[in-house]
Parts: sequence; structure tokens; C-alpha cells
Amino acid sequence: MVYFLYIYPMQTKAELTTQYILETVAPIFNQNGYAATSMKDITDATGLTKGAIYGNFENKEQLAIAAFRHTIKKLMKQIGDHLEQSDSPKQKLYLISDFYRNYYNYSKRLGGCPVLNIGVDANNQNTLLLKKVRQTIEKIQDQVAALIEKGIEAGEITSKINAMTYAKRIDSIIQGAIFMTYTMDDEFYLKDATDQIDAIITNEMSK
Amino acid sequence: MVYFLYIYPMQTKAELTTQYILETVAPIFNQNGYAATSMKDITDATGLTKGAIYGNFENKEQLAIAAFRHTIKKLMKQIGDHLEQSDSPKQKLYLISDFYRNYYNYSKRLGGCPVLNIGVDANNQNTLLLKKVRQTIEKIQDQVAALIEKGIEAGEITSKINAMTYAKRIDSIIQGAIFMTYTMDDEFYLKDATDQIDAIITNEMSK
DNA sequence: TCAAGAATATACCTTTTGGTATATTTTACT
DNA sequence: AGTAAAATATACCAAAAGGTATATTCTTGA
Repeated sequence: MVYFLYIYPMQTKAELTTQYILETVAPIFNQNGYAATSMKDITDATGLTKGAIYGNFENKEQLAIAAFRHTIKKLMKQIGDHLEQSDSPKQKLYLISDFYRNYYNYSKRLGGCPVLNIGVDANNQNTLLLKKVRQTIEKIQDQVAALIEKGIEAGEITSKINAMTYAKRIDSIIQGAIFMTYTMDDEFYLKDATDQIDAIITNEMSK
Repeated sequence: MVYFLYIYPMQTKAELTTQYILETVAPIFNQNGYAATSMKDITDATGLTKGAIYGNFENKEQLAIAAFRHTIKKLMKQIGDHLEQSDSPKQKLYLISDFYRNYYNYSKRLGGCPVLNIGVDANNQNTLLLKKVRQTIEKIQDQVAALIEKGIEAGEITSKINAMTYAKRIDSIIQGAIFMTYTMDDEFYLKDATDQIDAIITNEMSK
């Protein structure tokens, strides 16, 4: 019995199993969608039985929700880490653009863009999941808008623009480029869109 | 027997049934996605039995493909009709923007945007359906690019821009706005995006 | 109007679905 | 080390899935 191993992580074996299930299952739900993912897909991928899955999650829907949250958490952390390269709000805006420039390769590991995939999949299908997607989009937009506001306060960005309008506009452009890049399997869209966003920051938002 | 009734439409009763099935089923597939639409959903919605459905379509997949084509045909006709309001290529570009400005209300009747919904749904799921979506996107972009080229020839649009680049950029912006409008149930995105496209036509594309 | 052929309905099949009760194993703490 | 509790596996369930063979009904053209 190696007791000390359990002291620092403060995780029981069961909690690790829950995390393992989410890590394994999240990309599958993201890629296939809710209805197209069966419990057999899940047991096959994890190597666990239904007993184990249903011991950790109430049902398929709750598992899908937890899986989405797991992916979003990872994604948000990744973006946050990327933004630490600069302290300037304006530079952080460029860094957001920079993050999405290479988003195709990165998000493939997640099973695609969770916001796009689950957003479309849940629309008119799963109310709870759609709610989570909306919360995520709102959170991202709030953060971008806050960054713009900070830039205005810092004198880097012109006060003539409306922060939330630009946050929504940038978000919308990025989501469109993600959809096009995936559907056409062509990175042109993400490269071009991020170029355009850079131009917006430089030409419209800068003082 | 009212023979003349069948002279002009040149459609047998069976052909009308096929059309009726597609008209009824297309919005369901579009809204729910392929996997989440069951044959029971289809028989319930049409009031027909499996015998009738499978008499008219080989299987569920072929029905879904035919349904997608049916919706796209309707959509493309609608756009084409809308563009007839002007002969000027540049004005036609404004009309495309104008069409998508009110796309939320219009596309709801189709069960959502077929390009977005089926595009995301078919990605990594259904090869044939994804192929059809790609063909549709390419067709739309080719038409927009052709319009820009014509505008350049007519001296309405500057020859400095690359037609296909702008066609893809506009398409990507629109798809993003459609996704955001549906997911957030907020027409701001489509209104703002079409405003931005108008600005691009006026400020970047005009001579 | 009637017969042949086409279209549709009925009844059924196998497989898979999400989910669960219970048996077994593993974990964690004294 | 032993035991209670927690976690996981096994075996099963009813319902729903996509699909089909066959019976029935409807269309069509002579």
C-alpha cells in the first residue's frame, strides 16, 4: 500500500475513472453527435462495462453534458494559456486570432470544435446541452468584450467602437471559418478569417 | 377519369408521392440530423407505412440524400429568384447579402440551414452526404465568384481583388452568422454580418 | 371496364438500443 | 490483515431500430 500516492492528488481511484471516461468519451460525442453515439461505442472505447459507466453517470444525457463540459474546460484553459504571452489587451486580441489560426489541427484532437458540433447537434434536440453551449459562447464573448474594454481604458483601442458588438462579430467570423474549414477540409478559411480579424484590430479598433 | 389533369404536370401519382415524402421528410432530417431521425418519425410525419417509403427509396441513407437535394434545390431557386431584381452584378451581390439578412425566418421552414446542419452532421459520419454538402458550397461560391468576375468586366468592381477569395470570405462570414443566429436564437449575427458584407462590397470591392 | 402492373399496407424479422438488478471484485480505512 | 463500502462486471430486459417478404389495394392504359 503506497499511501502517499493518494495524498497529493486527493483523487480516489473512482474519481480517476470518472475523469478517464470523460477524457475518452468526450471526443466521440463531439465527433458523432449525441444520437449517433451509442452506449456500446462508449464501453468499447473505454474498455469498461455498462455497470461502470452507469455507476459513474446517471444516464447517456448526463454523460454527454459532462463530456461537453470536460472538453470546454480543456479548450478554455488552452486559450487562457496562449493569452499569457502578453499583458497588453490589444496584443491579447491578436493572440486570440493567433490561437484560432491553428485551431484545425488542435481541435481535431477534441473531435472537432465542441461549440460548433454540439451547438448544431443540440439545436432543437437537447435543451440542456444547448444551454451549456450558449453559456460557453456568452462566456467567450464576455471575455473578448472585457479585453476590448481594457484596451480602451489602456488607450490602445479606440473608444469609438462598441466592445460587445466587436466581440460578437469576431466570434461569428471565427465560427464560420471553423465550419468551413472542417466541412471543406481546407484551412484557407481559418487562415483568411484570422487575417481579416487581425486587419480589423489594426484598422478599425486601434487608436 | 379526368385525363387532362395528368397531361401538364406529367407526373404519375407515384411520382407525386415521392415528392410528397421528400417535402415532408426533408425538414425533419435537416432539423434532427441523420441518426436522430428514425423511420418511425418518417412514417408518422408522412402518414405512410414503411412499405410505401421503402417502395420509393432504397434505404434511409438514400432518402436522406434525396431529402437534402430537395431542400437545396428549393433554396437555390429562392436565391436565384431573389437575384432577378437586378441585372447588375454588383447589385446582385448586395441582393445575396439582402437574402441572408432575412434567412433566419426563411430557413426555419426548411428545418434550419441545410448546409450548416447537414454539413456538421455528416462530417465524419456520412461520406455521401458530406460530398453533396461540399458540392453545394462549391456551387454557391462559384456563382458568387462568377458574379464578381462579371462585375469586374462590367467595370463595377475593382480588378484588384481576387474573385474566389472574396466569394469564400463572404460565404464563410454568412455561415458563421447563420450558426450564431440559430445557436443563440438572436438575429443580431445575421443582421450585423450582412451589414459588414454590404460594407465590404461598398468599400473594398467597388471601383 | 377490366386486367396487369405498380404502389402501398401488413406482419414480421434480427439486431441494437438505453437501461437495470444483482453478483463479483476492488478499494480504502482501521 | 480484514472488513465494510464502493466500484465494476455480468446477465438480463423491454422497446425501438432498420429492413423485408408478402398480401392487398390502387393506377393506368387498352
